[in-house]
Amino acid sequence: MRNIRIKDVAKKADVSTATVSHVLNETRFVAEETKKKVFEAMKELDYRPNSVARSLRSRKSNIIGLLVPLVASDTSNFFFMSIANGIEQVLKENGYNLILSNSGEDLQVEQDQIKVFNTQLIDGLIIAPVDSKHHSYEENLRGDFPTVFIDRQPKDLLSDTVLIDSGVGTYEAIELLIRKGHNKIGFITGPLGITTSDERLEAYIKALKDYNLPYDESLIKIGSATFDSGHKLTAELMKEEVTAIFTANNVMTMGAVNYLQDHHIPIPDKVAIIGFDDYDWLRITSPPLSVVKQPSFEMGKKAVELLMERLNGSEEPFKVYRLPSELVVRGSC
Amino acid sequence: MRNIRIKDVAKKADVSTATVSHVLNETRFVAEETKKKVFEAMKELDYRPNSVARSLRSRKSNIIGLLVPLVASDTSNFFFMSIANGIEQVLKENGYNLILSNSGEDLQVEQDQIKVFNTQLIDGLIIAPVDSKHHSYEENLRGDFPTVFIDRQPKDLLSDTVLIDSGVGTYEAIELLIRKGHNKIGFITGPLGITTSDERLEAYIKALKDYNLPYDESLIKIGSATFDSGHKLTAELMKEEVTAIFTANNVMTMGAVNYLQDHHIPIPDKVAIIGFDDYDWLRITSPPLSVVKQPSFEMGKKAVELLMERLNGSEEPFKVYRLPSELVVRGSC
DNA sequence: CTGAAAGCGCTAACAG
DNA sequence: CTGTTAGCGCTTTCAG
Repeated sequence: MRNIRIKDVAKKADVSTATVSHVLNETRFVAEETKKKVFEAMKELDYRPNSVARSLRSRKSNIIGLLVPLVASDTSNFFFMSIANGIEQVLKENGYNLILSNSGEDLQVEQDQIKVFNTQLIDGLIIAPVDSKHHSYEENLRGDFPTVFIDRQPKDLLSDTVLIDSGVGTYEAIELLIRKGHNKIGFITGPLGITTSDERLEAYIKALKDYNLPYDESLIKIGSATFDSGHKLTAELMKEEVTAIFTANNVMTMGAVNYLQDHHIPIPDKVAIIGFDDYDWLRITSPPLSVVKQPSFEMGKKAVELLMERLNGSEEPFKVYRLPSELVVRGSC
Repeated sequence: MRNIRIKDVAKKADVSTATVSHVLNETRFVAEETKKKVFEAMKELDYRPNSVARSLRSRKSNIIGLLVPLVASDTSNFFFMSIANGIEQVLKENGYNLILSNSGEDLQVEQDQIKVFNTQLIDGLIIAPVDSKHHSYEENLRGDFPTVFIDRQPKDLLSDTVLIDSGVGTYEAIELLIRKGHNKIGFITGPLGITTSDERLEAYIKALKDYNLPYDESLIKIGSATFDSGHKLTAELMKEEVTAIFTANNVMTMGAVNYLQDHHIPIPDKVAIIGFDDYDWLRITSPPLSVVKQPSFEMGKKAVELLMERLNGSEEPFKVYRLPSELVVRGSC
């Protein structure tokens, strides 16, 4: 069954295809009378414009790509999914659709997917880059569409970037722990080298310094961003006799809490803990967990806004935006 | 700057556009020699095929739409996001892209989005329908592309459907509680009328019956699927002096647990509780929560498989697939 | 105020 | 084994 084309509508309404197109897109004046005829014909035939043909001709797909680095572990994804949610919502308001793709933290997959996108498929790209060191972005992002980097900053300023200043919240967290009298505060983090991790560690070090606490490398534990790693590193920290722990990502936070519970170490009486990322379920841990909260939804929103500006022809120099993180105090510290 | 077209490659390689196209798509035999010339030309020009033009001509976009009903509450979304993840992964393996859209549980938004999709934009649709009663799906899904319904079953069998048999896991859960000696078991659920809720309630009732326990309507609490509602209904159940509670969705589970913790009611000593949906973080509640687990990722996978079959021309009658849910026993019962 | 017609980049039928 | 060319459905220029 052949679809109804603009031609069919034109014939039925006894006008030209140009007129139908213009009625459809409100792109030049059409007499009320004529408009009415066209609308009627469209309705009668149940006409639906072919968006692919439209894209080909107008060189605009109204589709935005989103490339995120999800890995299998259930929990690390909530953050990006929340971003995706924010993005989708704002895009829809602007008449755009969202193509979602996952790099799985794999640089090769990521670059391949960028190539797929780079075939007139999308009008713009929002990407949480896998790697901040390599420069393959320059090669593959050939300026065919505007791009916004989120959450992680590539080494060179290649495009607009929206980051969360997780230093702010981290500093607040460490500061609070210090004020509560803790002077041996453990720090658990995933691999360094990505901006988010580095930033959190720096804030930790700065807070210690500002409050004249000694910097002790044995209190800084670096592992993979997994539940098990968080668990294990907590064990190591306990040997160092810390009285407080800060975990720099949500997955490791869970591993840490799990360790403390397994070993019946009372929170916060024996060890205080502050984690990363805020989710509803943190209200039902016991005690409810204090965390540094990242405005994920807002980040998605901001990214879309920047993209829309570029799509509207903005030629401003690239900029980096930082949304503040925030300490949410509950019962674990 | 104009893009490189197939024509440019053809000229450079000194062949026809047809040959280039056939090399690209491996759609007819081309001499090794010629192939090589073409590949070289493509590489030299950094040619990237225009997927929009390709779609227009071949009437195939290689894009699949996914329409889910996310609402603002953080937690209810994990389930669908996990499905989305499964879908994206399998689609990519098949050379497809995923357009993600959100109905927000709003029937109007959902139908509008279907119309947007219904413009040659997608080759297939996977949808978790908002409403199982209305029949607007028939009107808007005009058979232009294959569709797979997931998680919720529309009243009429309109297309292939993948459901999770949450009855299985629910029955197991109630059975376990009964065997542990509970005879006043509360049941908290969101609004009835959607297949998932109904199924869980039925399983609850059946288990009671099978074990000759009285059916007591005052132990069945129906509310909105929110944290607060779960909290409130738990309060009501406590007045009925239940010794065990089953919560039929993840959000209400959290509300329920929160109530019990707030009122220092020991779990499972005073009240046992079994919830719905399994996530990593349930390991760090105290006690770790027992739940009925839904195979969300697998559901996404299955949905894609069905879609691929249809896209490959399968004309089988529509079928409903049910993936089993499963009780995961931890410390809360 | 409206129409005719070119052409976006590609695929595939037809013709050698 | 390869080339020519029509045409997918739409937008938009040019011409009234």
